[in-house]
Amino acid sequence: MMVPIVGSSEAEGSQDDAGEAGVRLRWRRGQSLLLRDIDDDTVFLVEGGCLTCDAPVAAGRRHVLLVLFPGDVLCRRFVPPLPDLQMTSAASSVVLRVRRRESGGGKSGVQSHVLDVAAGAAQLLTRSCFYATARGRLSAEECLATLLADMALRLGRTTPGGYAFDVPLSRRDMADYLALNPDSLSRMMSRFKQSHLIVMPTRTRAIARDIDALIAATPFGETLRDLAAARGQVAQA
Amino acid sequence: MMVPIVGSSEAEGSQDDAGEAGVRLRWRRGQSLLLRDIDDDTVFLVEGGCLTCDAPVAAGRRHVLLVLFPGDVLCRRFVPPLPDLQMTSAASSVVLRVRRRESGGGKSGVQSHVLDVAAGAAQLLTRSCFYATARGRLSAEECLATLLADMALRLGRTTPGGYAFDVPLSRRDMADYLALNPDSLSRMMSRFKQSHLIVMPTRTRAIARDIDALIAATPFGETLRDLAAARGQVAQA
DNA sequence: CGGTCCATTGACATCTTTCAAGGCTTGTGG
DNA sequence: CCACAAGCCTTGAAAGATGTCAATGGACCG
Repeated sequence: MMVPIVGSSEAEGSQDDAGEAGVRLRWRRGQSLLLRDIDDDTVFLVEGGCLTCDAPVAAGRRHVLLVLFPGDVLCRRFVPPLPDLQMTSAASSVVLRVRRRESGGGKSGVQSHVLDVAAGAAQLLTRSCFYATARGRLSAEECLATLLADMALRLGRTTPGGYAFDVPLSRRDMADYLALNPDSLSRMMSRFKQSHLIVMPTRTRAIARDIDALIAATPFGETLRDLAAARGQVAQA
Repeated sequence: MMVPIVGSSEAEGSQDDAGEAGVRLRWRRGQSLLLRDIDDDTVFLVEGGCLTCDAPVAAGRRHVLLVLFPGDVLCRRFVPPLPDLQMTSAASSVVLRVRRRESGGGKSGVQSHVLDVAAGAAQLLTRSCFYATARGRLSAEECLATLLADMALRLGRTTPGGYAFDVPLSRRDMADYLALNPDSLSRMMSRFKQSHLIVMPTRTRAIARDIDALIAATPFGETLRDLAAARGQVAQA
């Protein structure tokens, strides 16, 4: 499904006033917003779904700088001034747009938002460094295992059939995030499926019969567990 | 020169009390500090030199997650909990160690430090994303040109012979940062020297006869200029 | 002045990308 | 409800880029 993009490809999803807190935006997959003209004081808080922060690089190539999950915060200042940098909805998403200076109004309101933004930047920085290390020093297959294990720990839960989780990113999104090309990534996914590491009943749904095996498929499995624990999540096999 | 590492390879450079502001550490090239046991409230402010935040990955491999320049700020929370993650002095460096809660004491002191740390995180995040994009979607040669142009804009100045700048990172540091291997990187450096893009009178010193040509060697040249301008630096050819 | 790192270079192996074709999903309209 | 169209995904073979291994040379410190 291709969402028609109007004008400067600005996202035009439905929105409603969330009162003092800002404006709540509802985007469908594929809708995007150019960050070029976003104010430095505008803060986006992801409430649901999954988004990417991405930019076109050279001819026909794209790079996903960040993948945003619920709870993540994004400001214009967090990302480099690359041309045509945008925020794109990878799946149906809900985003709260807040203006930093306006938020709260009272003293405690401002203070808490300053802290939120700082913590959000630290969290994204941690993740950015983590994936940079994975991309740089792991094989493509280990790299993909890292991403799958990360999504499993974030979005999954135990079911009778195994540890089930959504895969909100398309093959192309994953490839652009891991700096691979979609063809290579597809081959690796096939290999994982052949080795029964994961099963994919649909294109956006995955089941790991043995979550520990999936986590063990990446050299950074323990680090992923630590990060999940820091978020207050625990993976029980 | 190999610096003797004691105990848990903790850096033991000279230090002096910088009063209320914290402790000033002076490190020589190669000295390092394990981040594992660093308190979450400890903040490092780089005053001079150049450091890396790096971690060993698998057998004999290392990755440089961040390169820190004067003005940069680092907290434990900024980086993922990889085993044996450390801060290493790439050149002689001066680092101010501050405890966040202690600093200032007065209300304004705390507030200003909160803001510093937030801005520092945003700045490092910007750089991390930028280099992730470069590594992912640029050729190895463009990637190296990006790093050299970045260092030139940060550390260089116009001289009679051209635009001269220090290269505080060793070949291996650069390779580990760009996710290349030192051999490949060395070959590319040789190619740059052959094409007269840069001249290196010593191992740690470079001169670009034409800084614009160096900046034009990377597709992200304009973005580097924008970032330099945001730091208040201007490159005059 | 010798030991240690660090840097350079060549030949070869390997992994990933590229290009192209075909099948599968999903949404749309008759 | 079915047929169609547009993306998205999958797969193969060949090409290209970077990595690996090994040997040599050079710089710096004690």
